[in-house]
Amino acid sequence: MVVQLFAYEQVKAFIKTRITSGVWKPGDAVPSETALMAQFGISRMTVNRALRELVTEGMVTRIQGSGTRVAELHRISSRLTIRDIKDEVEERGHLHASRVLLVATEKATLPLAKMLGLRSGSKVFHTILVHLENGIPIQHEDRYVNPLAAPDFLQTDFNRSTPAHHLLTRAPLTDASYQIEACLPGKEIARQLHIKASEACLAITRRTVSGAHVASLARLVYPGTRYSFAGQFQA
Amino acid sequence: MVVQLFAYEQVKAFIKTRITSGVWKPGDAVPSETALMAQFGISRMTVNRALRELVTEGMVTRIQGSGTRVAELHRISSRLTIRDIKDEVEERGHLHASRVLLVATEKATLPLAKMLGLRSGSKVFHTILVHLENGIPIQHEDRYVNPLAAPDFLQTDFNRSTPAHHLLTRAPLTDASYQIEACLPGKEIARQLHIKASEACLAITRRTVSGAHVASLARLVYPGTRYSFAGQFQA
DNA sequence: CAGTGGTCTAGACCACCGA
DNA sequence: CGGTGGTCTAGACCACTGG
Repeated sequence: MVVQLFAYEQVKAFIKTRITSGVWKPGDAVPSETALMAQFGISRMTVNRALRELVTEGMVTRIQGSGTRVAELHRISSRLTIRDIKDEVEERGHLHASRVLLVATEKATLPLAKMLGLRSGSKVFHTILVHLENGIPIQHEDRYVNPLAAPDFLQTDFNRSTPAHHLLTRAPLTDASYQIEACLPGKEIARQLHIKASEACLAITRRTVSGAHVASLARLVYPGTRYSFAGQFQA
Repeated sequence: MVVQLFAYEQVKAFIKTRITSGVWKPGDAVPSETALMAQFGISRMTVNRALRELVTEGMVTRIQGSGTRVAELHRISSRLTIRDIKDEVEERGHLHASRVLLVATEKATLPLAKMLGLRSGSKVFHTILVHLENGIPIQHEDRYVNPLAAPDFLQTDFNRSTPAHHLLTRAPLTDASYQIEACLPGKEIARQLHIKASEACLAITRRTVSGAHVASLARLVYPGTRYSFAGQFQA
């Protein structure tokens, strides 16, 4: 039960209902700040805040000197967050555990070195683990880490903490890019995840940057039957 | 080349660099609005705007009466946008075409009726098409539409416009939820997409609401080798 | 209680757009 | 040129937190 709407929220609600109900169509002009000031009897700063927030929500577009218009198509978009798998599992009230398959220092092949911003043959850390939710495998994690970004990475006890957690706390994140795709797991990963090699999987490939260094390159594979992303959009 | 940063941008930059460089760690206190006012010699409203924007970007958390702190983990998150496939293809400078496989009016089965908020046996529109990018199949779209939300849906020429476009222009979007998963296509869809039945696919199941009505229920299947989502995150 | 953030005002100056 | 949005100020009142 909403008891009290702030002035800027009232302005937002006023405009939103006119857009979502179809009264104002994409491309139509939205009243100017001056007009809304008068209509609501509030100051311009307050109107301005309402409109700025509508811009970041993708409902309207503004051009200085020209005016405010209803955005062309309401984007179906939402914040997609990629989080530490351990947090995610525990937030569901379930038990998280890992099976550590590899902890090693290797020499980077040329393509890998390029992706990490290193010279071919440089030392890189390599870990492979399987994450379990209540004992059931849900993620296969294959990760390379740049020693310059996280020198003590291999000292972590990966049965207690995750690679992602170590990196997030030691090497503050400045950039990341990811790709989500569907794939088949391959024999080895299928075996570790206890699925058939013919079962479709979701794969996320992620590259993170911390300051001057590329910190990490990871490929996370999820069984298609046990994992999916869900999102919500609200006007 | 940035010549001039606004005051609120300077405050944001000041705080961001301290977070991304690791000087301020997650959980640490950020200076109060009063302190930043004094430090930068600007008004509180300006400081407030900077901090509010950092909240929406997920860099800090604020609690009224308590203070501002560095957010626990920088969420690797980004705006994931699901758009009309035709726009997406044409934005890449490619040619979009559709193959229409079904345009029909059917009686809703009980589970379908429930999802659309209708009575079992009610009339629903049903379309199936395949979207092509430069002649190559990239999406299989199987869609049910609520006649109450878009009465003239079937009048559309789906060779020229897409179902999504018709709906977005006629039935303004108010809510949507979606799920992204990996799956195998099944025989019929595999045949239509010109892929093997054993090839992994990305599937999006989407439910859109327009005002009082559930507007549409769609399942979009993409060949895993020809489609992926990519995202970027920047501190 | 003092300190914090949340909101709001009534002005102001400027950059930009379109006629 | 007038109207628009983009930014900023120096106050104000309030609600909430914590000791």
